[in-house]
Amino acid sequence: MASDANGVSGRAEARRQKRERIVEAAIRVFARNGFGASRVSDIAREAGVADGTIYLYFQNKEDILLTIFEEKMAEVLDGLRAALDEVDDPIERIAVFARYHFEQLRRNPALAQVFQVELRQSRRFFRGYRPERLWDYLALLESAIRDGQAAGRIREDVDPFLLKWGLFGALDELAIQWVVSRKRDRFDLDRAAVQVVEVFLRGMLRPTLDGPEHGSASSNHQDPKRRSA
Amino acid sequence: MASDANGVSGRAEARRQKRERIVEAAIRVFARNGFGASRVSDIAREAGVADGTIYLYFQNKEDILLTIFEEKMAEVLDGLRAALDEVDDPIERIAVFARYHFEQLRRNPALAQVFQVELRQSRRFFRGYRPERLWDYLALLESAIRDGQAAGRIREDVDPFLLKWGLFGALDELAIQWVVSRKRDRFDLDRAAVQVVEVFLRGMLRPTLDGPEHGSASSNHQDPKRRSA
Amino acid sequence: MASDANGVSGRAEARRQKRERIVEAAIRVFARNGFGASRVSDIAREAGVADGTIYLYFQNKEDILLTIFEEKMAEVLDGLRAALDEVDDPIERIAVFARYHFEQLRRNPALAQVFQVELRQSRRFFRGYRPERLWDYLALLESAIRDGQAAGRIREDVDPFLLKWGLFGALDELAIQWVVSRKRDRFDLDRAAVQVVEVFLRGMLRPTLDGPEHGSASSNHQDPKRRSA
Amino acid sequence: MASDANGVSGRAEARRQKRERIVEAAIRVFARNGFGASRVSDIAREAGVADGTIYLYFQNKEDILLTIFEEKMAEVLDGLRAALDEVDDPIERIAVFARYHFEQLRRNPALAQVFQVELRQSRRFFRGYRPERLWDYLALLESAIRDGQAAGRIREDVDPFLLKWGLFGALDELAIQWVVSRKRDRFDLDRAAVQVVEVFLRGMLRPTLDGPEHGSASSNHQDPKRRSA
DNA sequence: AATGAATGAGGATTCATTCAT
DNA sequence: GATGAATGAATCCTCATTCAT
Repeated sequence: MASDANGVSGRAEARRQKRERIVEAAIRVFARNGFGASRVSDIAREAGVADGTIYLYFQNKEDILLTIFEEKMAEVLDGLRAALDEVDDPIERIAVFARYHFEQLRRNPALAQVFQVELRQSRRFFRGYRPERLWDYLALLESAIRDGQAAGRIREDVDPFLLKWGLFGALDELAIQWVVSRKRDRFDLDRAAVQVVEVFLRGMLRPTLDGPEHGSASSNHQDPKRRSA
Repeated sequence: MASDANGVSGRAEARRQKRERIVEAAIRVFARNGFGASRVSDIAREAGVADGTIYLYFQNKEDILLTIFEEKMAEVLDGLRAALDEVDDPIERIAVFARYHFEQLRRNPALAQVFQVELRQSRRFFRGYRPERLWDYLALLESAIRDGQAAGRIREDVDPFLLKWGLFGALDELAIQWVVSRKRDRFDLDRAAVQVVEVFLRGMLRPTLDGPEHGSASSNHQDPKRRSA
Repeated sequence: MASDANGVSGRAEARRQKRERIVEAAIRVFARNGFGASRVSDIAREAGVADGTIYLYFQNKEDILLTIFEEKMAEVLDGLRAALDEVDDPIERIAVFARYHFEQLRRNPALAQVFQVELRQSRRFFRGYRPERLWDYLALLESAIRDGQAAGRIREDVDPFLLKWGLFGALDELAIQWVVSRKRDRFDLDRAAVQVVEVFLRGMLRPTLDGPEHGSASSNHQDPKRRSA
Repeated sequence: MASDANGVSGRAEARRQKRERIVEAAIRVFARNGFGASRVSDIAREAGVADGTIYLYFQNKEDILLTIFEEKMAEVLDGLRAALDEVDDPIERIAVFARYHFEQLRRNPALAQVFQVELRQSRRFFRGYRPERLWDYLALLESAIRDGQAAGRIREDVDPFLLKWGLFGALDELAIQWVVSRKRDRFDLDRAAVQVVEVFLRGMLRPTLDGPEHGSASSNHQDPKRRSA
């Protein structure tokens, strides 16, 4: 058929695009109202399709949310892998992780909302849902810490498993505060990233022979008087 | 009557006790199912009262949740204040904060569930609800950081506001992991507290003249081989 | 006992008074909100008693309403009988009926509300309730019409049964309009009574030999320019 | 499709029909049980639809009742206007009004029930509901009376506003009695109409020169011995 | 495939009535 | 008798999901 001429925008492609429109609509709606308070008909309207159409692409409302978790997390995960691929130094990779995390947030705050609020809910209340992609994502952080230990840069008494969650929690909470606050105003996301990473790294790094100051971690000073919120 | 003699267990006291029973029941039910999926009749059954009785003590289902936030947070806040009162050293107070936070969690995991999952939801979806008690709670942490800076112990380039949220986030995320995991098994809450506080403190403390090692922060070594989860 | 000394205000008398207080409170509450929207606890509060006390005096909520119908109607009926006893002329008795009807209304508008609105409901929806007192009340009107016919004053082709309901309906509707309108303002209840009675009587009376004007019915002219509402 | 050919039974038409079915069902149910005692599910069953379907057509239960008031009264009002259009003589128009009123009643007793009982309730208890259609309906009666006065046929000392309500009340009360009584049995609605109109007209008409008998009003005698109830 | 009208299960809340004190 | 806390049956309404067109 004509639509198959270039082999790309056939039936399947049209289908994929409509599905994507629904997912994007759902992200906006869930971010606005929360999963529980969002109606399927809201998503349908936002996506410009009929209610019933949703069910041609998803099993049910919960499936939409899980799809968001899975597919969007996969994209984010791919992006993170790409970003880390270019960096060899394990310490720098930790910093890149943090910057990447906040960068995603800034680009798609609605998606960030959904992840932060609903994923947390879902971890407990969707029976058996295991956010494996999230674990993969965080495993990259844990690896970087381990690599740092193997390279003798990070203290041996640091537990990579615990610190992974600790750093993630710190980033996540700051993310929530950024999202919740009048977004762009008083909260400087870059400063937050720098601060937290600096403190974590200083806290994790092995003392070096040449003094208490630890290279990269302390390099980019900022004026602490310029309060952030 | 005898029960009125000491003026304690009168009618008002009985009322207070029943109200408390409902609150405690609600905490268990919300922790189990989440706020949205909890039925008022579940709470009533758990509390051993009739459905209608709930409404003699609370306006509606949401009011129960907000009451939990307010009253339980007030108790926790009082406890934190008492714990911090005994400590002068600002650095030690930060460590006490972390230990106290986890201690509450261990004592009342169901309450912790509700706070971590539902409060986070509520911050966004109960229009206008402002968890002021939580802010008071965290303000004590921010104060300790500022005091540490004033005493010349904590670096000046640290932003107390950002670090407050960062440390809280780290603790909170580890708390969730502890709660979510098969609770008592593989996750050592004490080690987690020690690790995170150590890293944060080391990262925040000013370098001392006598070398890169910072006294208290690094004092309680543990074997990192004993993995935590 | 001391309270029985005068034989009047003993236990029984106190009981009677409290019961009366409840009835009066119920009239006010029903008039305000309607029977359906009135809560038993509203009546209790209005009467200054506890909810449970109501049930020491009445079977249930419906019983209060029926009691109002029965007892208050009995009082009104007694009053009407007394008023009619003093009048021999059947035509005049019809006029007295109308004046008495409106007089009651003016004196106790709340009671009138309850009768007009709730009795009408109840005639249909309280299974088997037969407002016999109301029928007795109206029977006095029907008798007067019959007496007028027997005396040759009222036309033979008038059906007393139908005219009874017709006149009652006319009075009742005007009563509702009076009650519903901003009560004392624009609606002159006396004029309404005069108008309706005049028209009905003129319409029912036999033509007399001395001309088209019918004695009493046309005696109290009023300026029709002074509109009533 | 064939059904769309004439543009009548399209989707919109189907919608309109289902809506009408619900309205008609509600009239029957309200007439049977009263508004308060009627369950939405009763209406749904009577209409042969699911409970939820009701809410695709009406906001809530009260909205159904108000719709009945508005739409059915509009129909009745149109019918009255048509009936009066054919009559010039103001006196005759009053008689037509009465006959039309009873005719509607006879045709749709359930609707009459709802109007007589629930509208009366509603006039007081649905805050702010103003039965404007009813006022329009009655305004036609008032106009006829005024026209009769302007034509010198009706006495000047008659207040059209009061008589409008009076006549309406008389008709309405007789209507209720007819509806309440075992309907077709003992109560002759036609006789009632004739009687009341005759009396009212005789009472309102100006005396003519040629004697006390007033043409049309007294023309259709009936045997008063044939009691009506 | 798309539509959107229809379905009906589910649950928060009210309030008449009871009963222990 | 009086109280008022407790009960629990009853019902309106929402909304995820289905299915005829």
